[in-house]
Amino acid sequence: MRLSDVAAVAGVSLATASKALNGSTRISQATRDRVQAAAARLDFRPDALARSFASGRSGTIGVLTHQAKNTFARPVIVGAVLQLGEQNQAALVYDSGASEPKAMTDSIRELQARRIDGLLVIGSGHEHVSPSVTHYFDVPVTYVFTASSDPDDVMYLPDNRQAGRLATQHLIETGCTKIAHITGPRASIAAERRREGMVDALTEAGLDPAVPVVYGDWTRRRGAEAMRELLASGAEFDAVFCGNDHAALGALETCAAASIRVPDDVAIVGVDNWEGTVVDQEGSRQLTSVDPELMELGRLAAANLLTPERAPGEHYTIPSLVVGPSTLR
Amino acid sequence: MRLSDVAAVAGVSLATASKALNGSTRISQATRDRVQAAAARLDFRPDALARSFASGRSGTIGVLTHQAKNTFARPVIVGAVLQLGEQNQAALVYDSGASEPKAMTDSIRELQARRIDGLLVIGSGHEHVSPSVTHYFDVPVTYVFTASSDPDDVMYLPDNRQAGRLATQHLIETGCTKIAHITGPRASIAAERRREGMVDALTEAGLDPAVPVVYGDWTRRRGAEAMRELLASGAEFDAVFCGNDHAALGALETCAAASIRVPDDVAIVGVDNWEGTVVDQEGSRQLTSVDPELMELGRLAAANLLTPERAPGEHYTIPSLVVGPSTLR
DNA sequence: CTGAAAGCGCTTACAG
DNA sequence: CTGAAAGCGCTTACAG
Repeated sequence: MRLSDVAAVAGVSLATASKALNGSTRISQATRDRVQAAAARLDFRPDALARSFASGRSGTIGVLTHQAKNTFARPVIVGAVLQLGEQNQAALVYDSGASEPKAMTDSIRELQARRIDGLLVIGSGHEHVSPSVTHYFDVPVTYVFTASSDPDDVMYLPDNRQAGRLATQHLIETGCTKIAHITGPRASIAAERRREGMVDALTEAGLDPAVPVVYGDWTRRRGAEAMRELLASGAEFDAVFCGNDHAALGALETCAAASIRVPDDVAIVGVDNWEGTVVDQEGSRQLTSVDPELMELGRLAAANLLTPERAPGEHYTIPSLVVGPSTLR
Repeated sequence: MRLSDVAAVAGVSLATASKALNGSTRISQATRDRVQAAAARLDFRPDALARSFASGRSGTIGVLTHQAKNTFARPVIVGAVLQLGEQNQAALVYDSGASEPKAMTDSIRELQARRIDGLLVIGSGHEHVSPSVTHYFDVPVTYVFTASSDPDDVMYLPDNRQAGRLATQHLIETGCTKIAHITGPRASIAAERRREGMVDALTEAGLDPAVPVVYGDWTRRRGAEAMRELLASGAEFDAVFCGNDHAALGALETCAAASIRVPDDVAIVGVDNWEGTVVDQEGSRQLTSVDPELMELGRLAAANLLTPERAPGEHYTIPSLVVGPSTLR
């Protein structure tokens, strides 16, 4: 079953059959209909290999990851790969942190030889900047979940600032006015953006930060400790915005140990929606959290990779709030 | 830069150049060396599209997933896709739970038209059996993280029985002799296998199950409740093997509330290594757990998909024990 | 062991 | 709008 068979049945030439099926405009509607009817009747499926060879389009997108094993990178990769599949694009994934790491230049050359139609560079967050590889390719390149060293590249990042704003707005809406903040390391860009978002929301509501920010290391253990520090400081607060869920879980622990009621005495919000990544755990949710929508990030970047109008610079996906008992008064 | 250029430089025909580079045995060593030297000097990369078209091998593996969003399916998918990349195979992923679900037959026909070199069917655990699609393809098909309806298919599954055995052996090694069991639903195959593994280990050690199994729903909330039931029952036990980490975390909560020391009074083990999936959380680990090594499962299945000798039937990956403070006496 | 030739099944200028 | 023809760059029987 080849295109020439379809052409014969439809009574047209091979060239005309090809154009009729590929949406060329320079073809009469009647001919197009006839060819399409013949193709449908014969159940014709074009040979993707021949089509690729003739057209120069591989139907394959390269994916370059650092540390694909990283928990946060994973949903981004899965989102991207699923979206590519929906567009009938295969994904050729090279990971620089894999068991047999290929030198970056090797990966690039392999991808070139494969004639990829586009490239996604997927990182593991805003902390590291990826060296731009765009100039090695004559096809679209997009940086996902990482910044590129070239500001003119197309990048997709989660909106950490908006995450901080969302979390804080939610606390304000539930009636909190004195909001403390426990977060990750001082040097973390994500932590800083989330803090900025918090300040945005406070300012918009005419509130002041209640207490100096308590920095940490994103761990539960440090979150618990930071909460003890907050309590010991004697500062007054009715809510804690935690920069991530693990710290928030630690804070929750400290509250339990100190007989502080959550959310009655202190409301707590985290970031990551860690519990939401678990199937069927809604029944045992502990935290209100902001979901960074990382799968959506990968999906969106993949969906826009081959679209004609691609705006350079940074693009952000919108986080969403997931309400749980830690703020549900 | 084409193969004909390499042939010209090496002073051989196009056909000979092709054979020399593709490891055909019917070629003299001298000629092979000359051609390879020429290829290296010219920095020749064969055009993958032309090669695919001529050879009929697409360099693409189909991946059929149900519910790729599922937390447990994700590492399997990532492991598979990374391994495929290491073998220079692209992955064309169709998810039946995606935003625009393709009918299974459509996906199959697309994959056929793409001339895939092999197919991975990835499920989300042992609970559901995937209908066998092997007969639609004349290339190797492997079922990963799911059973196939045809026992003669090649399947890769996590070894839940071994997981239960490992967890229990560890408890026995740390000196526990009266081991209770909290787990998921009675109907769950994974729960049943893990329980069997526990019984194996107890039997091998000459111990009896201390207490009737407490069934649940895998949630933290139900785990906490089950632990209260165990305590209220008056049964004597010095350890609890929990069928998953969430239930174990719930049990831990109940112990904290009841002032039961872990692991001094009661040791607790879970399954999933949930905390281990988080980067840099080792410092705040709470649980000893058995890691099902799901990424390795995907990786192994992908690595063996195109190997010549493929044994039909079920294959199991080996879980690993991760020791944490809940058993560390 | 080596080479001439056919062929993989489409797409795409180009001429009509 | 339609068709004849070239061509995409390899691989692979086949003949020598």
